[in-house]
Amino acid sequence: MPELPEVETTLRGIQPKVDQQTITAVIIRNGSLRWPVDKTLPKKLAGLPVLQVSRRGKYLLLKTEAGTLLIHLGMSGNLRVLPIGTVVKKHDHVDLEFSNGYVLRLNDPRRFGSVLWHPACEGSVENHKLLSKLAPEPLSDAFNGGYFFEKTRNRKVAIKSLVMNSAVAVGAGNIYANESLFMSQIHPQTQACSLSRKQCDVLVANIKRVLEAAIKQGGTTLKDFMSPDGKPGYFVQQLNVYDQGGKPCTVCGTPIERIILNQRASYFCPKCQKLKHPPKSPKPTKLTKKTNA
DNA sequence: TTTATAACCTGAACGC
DNA sequence: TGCGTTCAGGTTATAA
Repeated sequence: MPELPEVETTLRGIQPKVDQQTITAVIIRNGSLRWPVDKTLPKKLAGLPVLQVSRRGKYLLLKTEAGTLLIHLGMSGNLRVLPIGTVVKKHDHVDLEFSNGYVLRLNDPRRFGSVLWHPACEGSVENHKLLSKLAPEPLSDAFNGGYFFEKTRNRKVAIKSLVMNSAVAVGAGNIYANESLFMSQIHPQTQACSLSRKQCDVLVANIKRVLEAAIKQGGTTLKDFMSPDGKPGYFVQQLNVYDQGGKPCTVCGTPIERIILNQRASYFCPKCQKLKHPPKSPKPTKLTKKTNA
């Protein structure tokens, strides 16, 4: 579920209720997330005010004087701000209660999300091993065509894999990688190193454009994404190729094709996104199922 | 160093 | 209706 626009939507939703508020309690109902949740968190966090709520890539960061809490929503995670005492539902794994009477509640059915602690004594949270190798923020000036062109040199992997590689570009998951490649008229299987500087400029501009548009719409709700106030995202109404297999291309009318690339569903228009430089391996799996035709 | 793959886990959708 | 199978929006560790 949550790609960068969904995480940004979550950040904007929780910020007014959480920023500068004092944590009164931490409740861990099920600490078996992607990595075990630190059982001493309740002791570490109780009584501390949240100094800053921010985002780095798809990680939400809650800074306190003792350290920073890193929250990742994984594939099915959801953060809600609710009045303390709200009935607990299935898959509500972690609560942070605040002095203003609200609770920040993590619900994550698949438990691919994570809640991690970075103590202040270990320096800036940017040094955390999960953040230190992340690419520049996609909406910052540092993420530009020149940067991306350099990153694609000598890389024979399919460009879609690189767009989704957090060391090269952060924020674009499967949905937005498919959409930005369609907008750039680049086949997802194109060898990264075959891209020209101009194509890199166009692709980077489209990654930014698609992420900004999705943020404006409150993210994309395919199955279960909800912002902290319980509203769905509306970007799904603007998807050109993702999950549109078999439907006509919005530009030329050619049926959208679906292949499996690096274990992920990839959608493209075979006419608008012609494959000029295919990688030598592996061959993608072309599926006839899930074509929506 | 780069790339591919398995793994983590649950629930919805689908086929029989 | 019920059961079994497949697939899903992310990311890391490991192997080749």
